[in-house]
Amino acid sequence: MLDRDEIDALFPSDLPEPASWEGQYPPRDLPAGAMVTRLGPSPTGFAHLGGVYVAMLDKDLARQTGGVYFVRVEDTDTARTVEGATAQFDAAFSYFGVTADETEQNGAYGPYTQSARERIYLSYAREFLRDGRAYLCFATKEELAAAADEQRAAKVPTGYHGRWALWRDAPAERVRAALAAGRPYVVRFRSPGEEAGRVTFTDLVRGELSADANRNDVVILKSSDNPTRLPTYHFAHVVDDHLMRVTHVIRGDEWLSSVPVHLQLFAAAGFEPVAYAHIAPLLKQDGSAKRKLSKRKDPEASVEFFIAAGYPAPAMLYYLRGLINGRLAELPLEQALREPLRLSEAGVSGALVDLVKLEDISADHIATMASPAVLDEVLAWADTHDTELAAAARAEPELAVRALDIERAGVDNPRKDLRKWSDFRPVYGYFFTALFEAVTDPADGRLGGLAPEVTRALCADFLAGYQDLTDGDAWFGQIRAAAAANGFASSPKEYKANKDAYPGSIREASQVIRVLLTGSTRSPGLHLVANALGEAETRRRVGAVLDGA
RNA sequence: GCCCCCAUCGUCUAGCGGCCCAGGACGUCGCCCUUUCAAGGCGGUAGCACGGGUUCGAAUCCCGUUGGGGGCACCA
Repeated sequence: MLDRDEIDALFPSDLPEPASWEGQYPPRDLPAGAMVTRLGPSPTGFAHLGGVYVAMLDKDLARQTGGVYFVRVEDTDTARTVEGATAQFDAAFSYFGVTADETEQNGAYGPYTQSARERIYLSYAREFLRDGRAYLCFATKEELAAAADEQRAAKVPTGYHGRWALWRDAPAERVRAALAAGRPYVVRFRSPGEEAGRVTFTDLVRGELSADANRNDVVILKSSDNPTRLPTYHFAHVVDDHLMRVTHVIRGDEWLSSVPVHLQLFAAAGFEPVAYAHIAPLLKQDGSAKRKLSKRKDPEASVEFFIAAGYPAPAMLYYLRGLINGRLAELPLEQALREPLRLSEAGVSGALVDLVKLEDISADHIATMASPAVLDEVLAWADTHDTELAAAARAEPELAVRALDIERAGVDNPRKDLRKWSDFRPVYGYFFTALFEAVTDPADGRLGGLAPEVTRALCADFLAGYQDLTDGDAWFGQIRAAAAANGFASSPKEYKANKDAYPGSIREASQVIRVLLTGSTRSPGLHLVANALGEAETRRRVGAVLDGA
């Protein structure tokens, strides 16, 4: 082992002792049982849905118990760090309301970015080194790869242990020589090794768990080659969560097999370990198989996907909460959003993200909103995702509300035609003059293939005595009259029985008016559309096909 | 190769030894309503992965098999 002086010489001379950090970050003054949670996103420029999922749990648990939730940016992998990713991350997460309680601005436990905590990690690494809880390792990539190959061939667990732990017991002379030669090194944790046996621990989601104790001398400080000496996830987790006084670590279950390492690290540092809850990942159906939602392959892995499509945050939150606690999926949205989330009720197997189900929930949710509220949300979304729509709707706000009111205001079962804000344009866009394109060609395919002169005569008759009646039956009577005058059958059945006798039925006649009114083959009740549009506009649209005749 | 986790309808799940020849929701299918669409009403479809135990009795407990997921990085 190196002398203390030699070890200290590897670190900045003004580096504080651990006791100083302990003093700077005292235990939090919180009520008994308060949970302090954190999310550790990597600033890769990609906000994963799974992050929102965990953040929701983190924040809810903290809120329930009078605790604190914060975000700690885990940027110890400089190669993956993307400029501006943190701001992007904040914007995405605030859409869902999962914002940190404690930040750089109001928190006393920062910095909240790992790269800014370098000196803290160094203090603890130096301390580990001084009494042999850690040691310097100069092994090369090639040596490590060779060891792994050998281990696989020998059917022995891979890793830096046993006779493959090249520098674990290296004589001080060798270490000095390597240092003198300027060879880069990493700092490795000296694990309890072969005799550690098995460990048992409690996971708040899965209960009692056991595994082989860690015997791998994991790296805790990355290569001395780097301009900044950053820790690995394992070491940062232990040091940060202790100093930031985190009580509960909620993370994806891909971390489950690292718990033995983390527990050893907590013990070696003399820290009280955190409580763990490992939750199942969000899955995706891929052919007949299921796999983790993939950032590369699945657009819906990105939070941005949902924001761009305009899924309302409450619907997303409701869906996600139901995935964590099935009990909440049975409750009405408002109530489910208020109910506490419980780790013990979290599923252990991993749920498939079901966009169809999400849309069903979302449509139900939007159906409960009043038209002005829907319009506000649509406009807020459109302002950044569809400016043409935003302008068109802002130009005719009363029309927009009248359109949304159709089969929504004052009915028992409101229309569920909007599942996300981006649905507004295809469903309601035609109401707005800026977005509507009049149908002027009587031979237009959407009109149903009637002879042009029949279409024109039908429209001319319809318009001749047209009144903007509000009674549905009376209004529709105007189509009936025009249809009858032009030889249309009064019912589809009648038409079907003798197709040669009629140009079509009332169904075909209605469709002509529908298409002229909306440009679409689908719309709500025609009289409602006409009423919302007003008499002048109705006449203009239906009459467009007569122009130039 | 080694280690860990998981396993009820297509999906999310209820079920924690008898109330279950398994309940709900979404989907799907059919019918009704109907001038199109959406909605709505009614009805149907479909599951305890497999094999051994334990027990009077198992979806529920145990063991094994199979299948799926994850880890074994100077990535988190």
